[in-house]
Amino acid sequence: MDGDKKTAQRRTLTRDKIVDEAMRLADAEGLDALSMRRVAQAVGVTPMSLYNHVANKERLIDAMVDRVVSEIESPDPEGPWREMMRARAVSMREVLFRHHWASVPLIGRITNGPATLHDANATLGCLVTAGFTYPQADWAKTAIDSHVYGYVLQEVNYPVDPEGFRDAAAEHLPSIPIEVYPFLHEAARQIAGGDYEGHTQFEFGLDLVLNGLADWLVSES
Amino acid sequence: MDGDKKTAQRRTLTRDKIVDEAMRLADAEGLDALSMRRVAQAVGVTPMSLYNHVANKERLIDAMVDRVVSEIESPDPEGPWREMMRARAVSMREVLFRHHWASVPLIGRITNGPATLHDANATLGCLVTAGFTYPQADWAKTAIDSHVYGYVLQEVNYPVDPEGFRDAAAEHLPSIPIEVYPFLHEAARQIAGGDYEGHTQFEFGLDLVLNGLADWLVSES
DNA sequence: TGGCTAAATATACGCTGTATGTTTGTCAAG
DNA sequence: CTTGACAAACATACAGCGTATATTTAGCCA
Repeated sequence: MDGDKKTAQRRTLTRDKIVDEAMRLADAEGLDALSMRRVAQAVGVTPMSLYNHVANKERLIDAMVDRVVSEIESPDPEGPWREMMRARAVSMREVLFRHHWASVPLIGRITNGPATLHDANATLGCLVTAGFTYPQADWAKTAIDSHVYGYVLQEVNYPVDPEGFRDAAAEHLPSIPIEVYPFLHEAARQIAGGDYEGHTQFEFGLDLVLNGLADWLVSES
Repeated sequence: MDGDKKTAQRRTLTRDKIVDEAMRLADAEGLDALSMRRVAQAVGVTPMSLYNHVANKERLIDAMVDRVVSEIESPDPEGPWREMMRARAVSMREVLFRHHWASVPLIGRITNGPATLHDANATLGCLVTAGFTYPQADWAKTAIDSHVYGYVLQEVNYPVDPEGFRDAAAEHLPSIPIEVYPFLHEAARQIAGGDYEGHTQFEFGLDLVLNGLADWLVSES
């Protein structure tokens, strides 16, 4: 029985399974809760066994990040650039929100995983095909990515669902003295009163960038 | 002598001094290298002494982040909104770049430090005074902040100085097979060849956002 | 069947944040 | 001038971390 179990577990540990379980753990409890020991336990193995399949924790996180990037809907280089960029950005936002731990390590290191390279290539390709020069395409991609990254990072830490948004504002309101922070106080008051919601802000900011890029493309050509 | 030294050190430890030294450490070696033990050593004290002035490590980082935010040039609520927003964004970018460790904890937690509240109040106030409604001001601030945060986070991890940018591209070029990633390969080739540089991209993307906001303001009024 | 190899394991080291309990310097009141 | 209270610095200890190193084990091929 013990022997059988051990036999059954033998050879069944793979890099993919480790990444799977690590992502499940990070999705559920965040990156801080991700330890090699807990990952090992989740896949039913001793901590050091992981190191037969992953160089170290950093490289494990790299693999997790590239897995996340692979979920992003990359553009078709031949497609219409604006729709493609928009779809990619919306997809990125959704994916990065689903894996709320991923944004920081994605931006915070230079990842050369295949999914990351594929996405960068497809994005630049689409822009170049549409008439942007390579430098312009690079600038455009940077501007779009900046918006997505920055927005998602803000989004991850503040509640975006309407009622959570309102409740948070109502909760913080007492700690914002009106004499010192009159504008901030009023903003929180209006939010707490349900006067507006925040969850379409992403596409608002995105279209600001895309509109600007569209104008730039025609003015430069 | 020993007694004198101890006497001299008595009562001289303050919260500000701890934050000072912690920031120096983080600036020099990054957040990962920041441990309570090293901070204690830097201020010349036993690790546990820090806890008389700081609740725990998280709150210490909160204090460090608020100190960073206090270096940002906040807008004057009465000033012209576009210039004010532009100056604030440029200042944020410079400050966050100088303290390269600060962006993640700044965005990654809900900070209620006085500097953070002051900045949010001044920014919203300036926009509201300029004619934006509160919801509009909130959207505008979110869009601007998204760009700054996202850009800085990308900037911190890639070399932005022209020669470093070129060198990095040249170094990565061999690991980007032209058959698989043709566009990315060509982009890296052009960068490595010095055909363009990246360090004015920030203001390019920022103006995209600001132009869009300006159009929006006149179209809605 | 008997080695060879790769994968799983056991042990151990130096590091982390911080709970807990003790000592010590300082200042106010008697 | 002394004494008692209080806060701040200290010492010790614990559980957890990543992972270097050495060892055992299981599966395959000759």
